[in-house]
Amino acid sequence: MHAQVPDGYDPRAFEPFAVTVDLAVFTLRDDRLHVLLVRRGEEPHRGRWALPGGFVLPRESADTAARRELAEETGLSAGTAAHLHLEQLRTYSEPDRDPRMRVVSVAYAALGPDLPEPRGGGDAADARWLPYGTQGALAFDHDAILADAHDRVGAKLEYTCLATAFCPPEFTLGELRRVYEAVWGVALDRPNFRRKVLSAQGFVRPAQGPPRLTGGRGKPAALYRAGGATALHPPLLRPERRETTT
Amino acid sequence: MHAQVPDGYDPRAFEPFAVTVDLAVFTLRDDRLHVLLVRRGEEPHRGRWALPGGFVLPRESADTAARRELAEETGLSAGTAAHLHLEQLRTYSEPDRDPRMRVVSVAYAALGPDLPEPRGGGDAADARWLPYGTQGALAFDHDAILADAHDRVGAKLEYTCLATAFCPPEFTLGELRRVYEAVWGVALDRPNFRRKVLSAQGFVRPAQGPPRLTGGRGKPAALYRAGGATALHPPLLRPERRETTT
DNA sequence: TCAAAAGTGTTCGGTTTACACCCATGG
DNA sequence: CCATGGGTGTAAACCGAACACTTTTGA
Repeated sequence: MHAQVPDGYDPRAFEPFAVTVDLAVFTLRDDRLHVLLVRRGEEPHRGRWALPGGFVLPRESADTAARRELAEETGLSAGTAAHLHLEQLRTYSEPDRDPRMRVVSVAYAALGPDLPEPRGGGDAADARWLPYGTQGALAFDHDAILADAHDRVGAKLEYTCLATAFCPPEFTLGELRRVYEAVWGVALDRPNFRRKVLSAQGFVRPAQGPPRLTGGRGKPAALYRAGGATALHPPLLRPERRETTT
Repeated sequence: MHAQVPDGYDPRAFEPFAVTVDLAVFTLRDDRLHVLLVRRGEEPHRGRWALPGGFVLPRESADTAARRELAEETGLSAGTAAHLHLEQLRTYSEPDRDPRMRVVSVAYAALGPDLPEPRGGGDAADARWLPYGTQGALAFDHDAILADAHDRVGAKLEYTCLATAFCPPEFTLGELRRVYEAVWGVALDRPNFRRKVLSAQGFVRPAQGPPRLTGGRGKPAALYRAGGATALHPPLLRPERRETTT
């Protein structure tokens, strides 16, 4: 681009772009994947659910804007929100995606452990956790963004240590397994899951305290913390749909 | 975002954003990975190499702009350029990434078979294919973009059929293997590579013509075409660096 | 004493790896 | 006739899915 910037290029010469961030925030509530949505209070799409988000301010990066919006929309303290996993998805730039003006939106996926019900972070419209799949048609192109985010998260569970981002600082292997099961929508073999997780170096590390805890009934489970690794070797592959040709 | 758009929001109220695309265009020239770069003719970074790119026009999407710039910068016909693989990488939006103004850039990775030397696609500065790794320090944040693009392409070779995008319509398995070797910088076992590729359904399909061809010396190789698949099952994993702990 | 969840062991079968070996062609 | 690259075969090592079994808790 920069190579052929017209020398006297004036960015105000034609209608400017607005740049926003849109957030697909996922969490696990009682073993179901939930997504954070806000109800639109204005036209267009008044009354429809939409992804939270907002404008990128003149002196901040999209990453910074996304982190700021994440804190505002979840109603969490900035310190807590700073710990949530946040990653850029892709940018949506169809000219007519917003009928009011030219808006280019950088989409993000965020995820965290069971988060509290969002308390009005300044905006009037209500914000809620909805079980993923029950949200119906969203405003603008947010259906596509949300689907892309879900695909991305599901794929990254396979070959990264992302799953720990859904868990509290200390967690059991059962909780970790339920992350995979909720996002993928499949049941995993418990013994094999345990072995795979423990053999992948850097994925989890035992919590050093006298680690025991109960999740209701059953034998108390050992507690673990996230290991330092980000990549998962070997990967934890999603069980493949049974092919008819096999 | 849209939920809390101020009702009377005027996008001209503060300094607008410019939105651009930057392209990391890869090709294979005599078994080496090359990148398309343009020499900057103006400040800042006059004389430095940079990624090709340009502004997103008021009525086009970033994808459209990237495709248009790809055709212009490579000097290929629009028809030919339309066949190149193009995919969005991510968006770079640090406030000071361009000292002249606020520029948000959507980065793309593009790749194609051995392409001709770029003929001046309208811009004065020269454009060239440089062997990847020999390009030195690029202008702006283009070092980071190029590195991200290379990482992405290398990773996608593992679990997608992307490698065929580096090949002409009909290609031999040796040519396909050299794509992997050039991008990954490793040598692959020829017999095992062949079996993996042929057993992955939809990756390649035999060219029906009486397929024979010579690549110089040696036995003529059968010709293949890209199969319809985009995902690669099972994946073709990069040989892992030998760990000291093994 | 039973249900539920954690944790361990074992078997079986397919896949991957590291080779050896033959084939066809140009110099 | 040799070097070069294409193509086939194979045995050992490895890995993963499936499932039996024990342990420890709450009800």
